[in-house]
Amino acid sequence: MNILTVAKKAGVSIATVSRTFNFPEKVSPATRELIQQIARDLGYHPNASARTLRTQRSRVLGVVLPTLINPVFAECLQGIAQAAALNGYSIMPFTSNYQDDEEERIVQNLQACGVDGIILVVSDPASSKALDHLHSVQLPYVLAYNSHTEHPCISVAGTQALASVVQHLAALGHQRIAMVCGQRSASDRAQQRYAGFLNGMESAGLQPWPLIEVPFIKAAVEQISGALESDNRPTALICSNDLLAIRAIRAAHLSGLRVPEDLSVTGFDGIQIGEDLTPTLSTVVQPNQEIGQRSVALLVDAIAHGTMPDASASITLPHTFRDGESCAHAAP
Amino acid sequence: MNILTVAKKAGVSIATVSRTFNFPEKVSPATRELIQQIARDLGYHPNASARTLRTQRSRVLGVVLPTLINPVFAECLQGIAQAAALNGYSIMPFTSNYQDDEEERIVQNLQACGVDGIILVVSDPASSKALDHLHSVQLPYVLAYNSHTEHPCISVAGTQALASVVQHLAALGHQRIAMVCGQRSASDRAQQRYAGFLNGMESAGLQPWPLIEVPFIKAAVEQISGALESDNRPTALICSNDLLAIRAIRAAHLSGLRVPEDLSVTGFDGIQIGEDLTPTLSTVVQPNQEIGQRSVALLVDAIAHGTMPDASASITLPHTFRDGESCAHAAP
DNA sequence: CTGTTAGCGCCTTCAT
DNA sequence: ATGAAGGCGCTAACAG
Repeated sequence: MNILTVAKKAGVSIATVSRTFNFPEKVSPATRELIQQIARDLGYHPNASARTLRTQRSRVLGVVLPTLINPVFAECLQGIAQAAALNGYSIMPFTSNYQDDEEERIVQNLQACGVDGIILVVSDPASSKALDHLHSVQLPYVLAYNSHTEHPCISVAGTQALASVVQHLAALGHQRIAMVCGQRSASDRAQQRYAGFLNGMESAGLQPWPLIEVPFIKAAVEQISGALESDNRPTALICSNDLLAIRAIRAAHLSGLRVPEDLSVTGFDGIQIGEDLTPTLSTVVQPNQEIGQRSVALLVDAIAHGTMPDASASITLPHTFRDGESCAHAAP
Repeated sequence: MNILTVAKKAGVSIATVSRTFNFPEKVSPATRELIQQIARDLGYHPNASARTLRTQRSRVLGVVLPTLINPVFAECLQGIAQAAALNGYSIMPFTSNYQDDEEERIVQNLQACGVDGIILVVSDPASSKALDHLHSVQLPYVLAYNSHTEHPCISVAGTQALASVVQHLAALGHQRIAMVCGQRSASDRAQQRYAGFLNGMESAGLQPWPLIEVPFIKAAVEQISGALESDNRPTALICSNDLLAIRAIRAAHLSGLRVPEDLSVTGFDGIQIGEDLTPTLSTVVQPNQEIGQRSVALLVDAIAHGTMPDASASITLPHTFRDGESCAHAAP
């Protein structure tokens, strides 16, 4: 089932068939409709590979995410998928499991697949080999969630967001506030949020608690419990993401503390499920689907112009603080 | 950067370069290594579209899932992605938002993209236009989560699983047990699970409560609360999926009931986050990533043989019941 | 408005 | 073990 079959059946040349699919207005209405009818009858669709080979454009976007197990990225991918479809693009997603050598491997693979551009979340833009590679081959890309002055990024202001969380907790009377994060050193997001924590604590005139770092997510509950069992424990835990916040709530429970009566907990990401938990999660809400959609928009626009998206086109989307049941006034 | 450039630089014909990539053993070790070295230096990779055009095989698998917001499908996609990569395939995922006309549209689009096969989750295999289309064009496919005797499926025994949940609750002394589900009529999974509920109740000699059907997920909490506020309320709620169970727990909370002391709640799916909630979710655990992996395996195998996966190759994977904190003995 | 034609980059049979 | 050549299906000049 190819263009020639359709052309013969319609008694026209293959060029005319091609035109009806690519520039319908350049074909007389009569023949156009005839060809469309025949194509429909035969179930003909232009062959994507042949098109790509000829035009050098695949209309496919590569996507590199750390994982799909964390709903924040699944939600983002949903946004990417929708926006891509709306723009006539398909997507090819891969997960890097937060490993930068995987990020690079996937990017190379994606390039070999002939994608027109890539949307990625990297561990750290400043040291990413994947981004170096993209530059060296001049393949358009947009970073999601990361933020870096030299790269086009769609993100939220993590530092400010976290400072405002500290302020919120301080206003509730909390003084002993600790931050919980994954591998801070491995992620620019965690770094920025931690900086915001320090800023916020300083502004509030509070002494920052030692950072509770949880390198292995499996042991998160245990480690957080440990930190809660000292006699002079924090009264509030600011977690660098929602998944950690959920585990912090569990850790509190296992340590015999009630949330929020004995301990306030906040997250970061705004995953949808957080609204349905008991207690509902207090968290910094990022527009996850929109981050995906905007990334697509920026990338598609650049591709249409035959250029690389520029760092100056980066967008910082607004975040909000969702004031859930997991935080409350400090006990007197 | 094409095969000719490499061939010239190596002083061989393009055929030899092609062979080194496709049948390395058919090239003398010396020239093979020379060519590989040159290819590496030049950053050459065979052009995927040209390959596809020539061989008529894209090494891409289409994926159709209802949504990525429900972690059960995100986890499955993660499994699909891994297994596909391991087999040298890429994937192209789309979401149908549980709408069967979308399922069909996506499948047609996927076919036009030239995918070698499709993994899909449909609302109801018995009435799916998408499956009809796949048959009519003889495009290999595997159903995930669905189960139907005439289609190749990777799933778990939902009916049995649910019957055993009833048995478990009955053994805990529950007598007033109700089931909560989404749009039962729209999904074969919900139908099967409901059948299991009825079977289980009958075996236990209990009167099944009227089904609590929640057509719009947004209103789930409200509707479930309503069902809990009658004076002769159920003491246990069996939810047809984990997301509903989470909302049921919230509904209980809002109705002033404690889980599990006043109300037991169970889910279905085994999403990973359920283990970290407080209370931990009692649920039927499906091997979500494995469902994805097995789907890929079955599909890739059929593609390799140039055939359609056969319905007789369907696999029913084992499920387990995770006995979490959300259910307990019935109050005396 | 329509037709003819030259590749896009690669794989693969057939020779050598 | 290697080379020559045809063609996969399509788009985009160019010509009419």
